[in-house]
Amino acid sequence: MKKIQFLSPLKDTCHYLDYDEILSKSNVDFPVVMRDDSSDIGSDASTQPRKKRKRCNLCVPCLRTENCGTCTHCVNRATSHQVCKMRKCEALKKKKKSGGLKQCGLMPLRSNMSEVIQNDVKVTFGID
DNA sequence: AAGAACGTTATT
DNA sequence: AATAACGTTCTT
Ligand SMILES: [Zn+2]
Ligand SMILES: [Zn+2]
Repeated sequence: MKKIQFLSPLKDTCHYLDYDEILSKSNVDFPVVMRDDSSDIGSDASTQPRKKRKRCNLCVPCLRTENCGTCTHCVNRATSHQVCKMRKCEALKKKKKSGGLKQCGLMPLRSNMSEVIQNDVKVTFGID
């Protein structure tokens, strides 16, 4: 059974998660991979159905479980149609990559999550 | 440019 | 059908 270890930014404790479990909880793959899909068949933006990105489920805001209740999005939920500002996924805050290279891998979402230990080999990924 | 409103897609 | 919330447009 393949496992990976990471430090939760919300708790100071170390968690072991099954590789498949973290994949199922996340909307990204592992490890970080960039590829250019602009020449894939059916990748023409005009004919493609509008794709809605999903939150990553791994960043600090995604890990929160409670609405703050005081931000403008919470207060004006009916008109805002937006998730609580404290719960907004870090990945979705960045504007969607439009064409060319796009990330299809698990990103290190916080500095203390950027070190991943797999098979006793510590791997540190580049970006925060 | 930033925030609000809106239209719409995705989930249950 | 009801709810959640992304992406676009409008407003400031
Ligand atoms: Zn809030
Ligand atoms: Zn996230």
